[in-house]
Amino acid sequence: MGLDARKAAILNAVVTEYVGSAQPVGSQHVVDAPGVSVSSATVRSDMAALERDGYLVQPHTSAGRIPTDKGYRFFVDHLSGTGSLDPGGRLQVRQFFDHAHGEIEQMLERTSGLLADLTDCTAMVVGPSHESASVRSVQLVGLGHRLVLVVVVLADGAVRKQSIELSEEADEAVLAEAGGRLAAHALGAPLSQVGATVAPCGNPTVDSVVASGVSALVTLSESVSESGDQLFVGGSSRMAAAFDAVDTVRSVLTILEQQLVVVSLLRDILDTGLTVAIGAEHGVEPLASCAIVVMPVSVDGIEAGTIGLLGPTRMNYPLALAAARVVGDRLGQRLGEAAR
Amino acid sequence: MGLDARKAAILNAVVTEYVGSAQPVGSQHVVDAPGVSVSSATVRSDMAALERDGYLVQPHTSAGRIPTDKGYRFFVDHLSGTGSLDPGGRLQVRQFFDHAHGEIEQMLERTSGLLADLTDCTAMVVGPSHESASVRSVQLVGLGHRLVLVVVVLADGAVRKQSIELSEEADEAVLAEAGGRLAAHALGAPLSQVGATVAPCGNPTVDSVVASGVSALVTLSESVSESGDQLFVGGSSRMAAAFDAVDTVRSVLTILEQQLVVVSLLRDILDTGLTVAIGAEHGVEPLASCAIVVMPVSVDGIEAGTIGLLGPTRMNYPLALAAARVVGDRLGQRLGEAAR
DNA sequence: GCCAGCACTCACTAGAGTGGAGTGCCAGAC
DNA sequence: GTCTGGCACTCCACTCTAGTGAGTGCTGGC
Repeated sequence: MGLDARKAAILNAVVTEYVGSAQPVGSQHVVDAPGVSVSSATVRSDMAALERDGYLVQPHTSAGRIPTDKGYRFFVDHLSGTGSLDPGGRLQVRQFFDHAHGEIEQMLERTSGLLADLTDCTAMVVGPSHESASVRSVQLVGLGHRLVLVVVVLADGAVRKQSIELSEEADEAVLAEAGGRLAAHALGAPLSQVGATVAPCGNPTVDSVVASGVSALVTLSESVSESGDQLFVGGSSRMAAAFDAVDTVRSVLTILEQQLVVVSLLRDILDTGLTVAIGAEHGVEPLASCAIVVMPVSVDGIEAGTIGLLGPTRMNYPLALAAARVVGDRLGQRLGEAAR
Repeated sequence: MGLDARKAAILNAVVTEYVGSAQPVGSQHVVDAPGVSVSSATVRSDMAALERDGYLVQPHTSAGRIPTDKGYRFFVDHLSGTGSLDPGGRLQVRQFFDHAHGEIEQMLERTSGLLADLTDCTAMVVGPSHESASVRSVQLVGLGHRLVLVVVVLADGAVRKQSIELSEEADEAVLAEAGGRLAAHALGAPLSQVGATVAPCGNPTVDSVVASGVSALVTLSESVSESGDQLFVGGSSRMAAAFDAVDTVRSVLTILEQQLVVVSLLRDILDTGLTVAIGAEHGVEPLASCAIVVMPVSVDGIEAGTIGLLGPTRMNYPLALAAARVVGDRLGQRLGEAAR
């Protein structure tokens, strides 16, 4: 796996060139790259060696070379230090976070747009998981007739609601009483650990409302864990520019429409300890010609979300990594401020 | 503008054929269509007339004909009666609404997926506007430190939140007191009409919290009207299959990413009294090769949302119209049940 | 008003020819 | 041994040339 310095330089040059031009790269184009001070003939023989070792391929004899997934992998693993955004991008990020306001969901949504703008990739932003957040407040709000809304506030500021239909109309006093009992029952525990039964208090009207409320809490808990974390996808139109085969575009977009798939894909990549998943590495077949950059967002050291960038395997890795890092950091800080 | 019966039949046949094949339609293909019992030579002369009148165009001499926007317009305006879904589609709709559950946002989201499946178009579902819904409940929930969440429940079951940061920490009693005063101030009025000032009660701590709360309500009111109604877009990947020019796909997807644009586009079309906007009719230049089918969703006679279908101008209008009508009706019923 | 027949048009396809970017290999220089 | 210039070779991409066929418009006769 060694790859002497010159071969590495040649590989780097091929990747960089190909990312820019999308055309197979010939030996002549590489000759002037830094670290390659040899003739094109020598480059050719090195390129042949790189092809033997699986870093490059030729679309056909007598064409230039294209990096393989393995080639991109080497390139990414040996990126010199931490790249950084261009000044324009840095300015954009600064302005964004200076003017960011509103609730967390809105901010995450806009962040996905920012990332897409910066990198020309499709951006995915996964919000903090609410699964372990404890219940901070439970309230019953009558909506008229027999309809009641159970409103739950979690400690991290998330708000969930679930409507229930009572068997008979209940007045404000009953709702308040039942709401109080529900709150006493659920407060302080995560939604997933709220018990399914509450001891009756003797008043049958109140007890029936409480029972409905508890079952609503259970439903809510299920839907929280089932639908997974919130996902915000920005710039999916960029995928259309990334490929010229319309059906590739289509299958990639189809994947992006499946929230669950995307979230667990990002989760999986993170769990395998990767930052970049290239081509087949992530195991999702329709995304075989895509690469994904993931970056955890942490608030005060604990994980609070994930950033993902999706592009063709010939994406601008240094830019994508820099953008993900910078935006991830700033987002983490920002979320931290909000919760301090 | 008359168009005798045979010409109309020929135009219909051309549209239908072209929608299916995406190929220019020649006189021979039309000869067997119902209502056209003449030879191809006669059809040709009629087609030439239709071209003179602007209903058809030839991509080049000696090619078949393609409908113009005007041609589609005629076709749509003269659709024989109300088309209906195929049995498979009807089953799908029935099953969907039999098993639909969860909160309204989730249901609208899934409805957009259903519509996309049925029609192979991109579906847009706009939820009910909350602008006029009155405030049903206001609650302050402490999140620790000086952070407080203002949770507002509207009469139609929508829940909005806004976090505020107090100048100094407030205990439960203060929050409860302030929440009570806020509720008294805001209850019953639409969010947009909640006054920006509350008479002080004398307790400076409470008054300061109430002031913060009121400003949060104002912010919330602004964000409700600014960000507009909720939009759910389903099946945007279908646009990739509809065109073979990648940059058309890209520009259409870019439009779809702009919620505000889409919502007001649908609004505009409805306001001009149309059900179908073809090509340039909607005035959004990047969508010049698209058609949009809109259908208001009404609950008990009052408008509660909008359904939109976006496809290429050569979309299957009868199918799209039928699907929009059926799903819109069922959705309206369903929303009505939930609110009864 | 309709129709069969005919000449015409023109996109599309296949095949041949050509230029050029790129390769692999080899003999010689350092 | 390593590198290099030179050379023969390959094969895509492009152009040009028919040839094909789907489609048209027109005309004269029923």
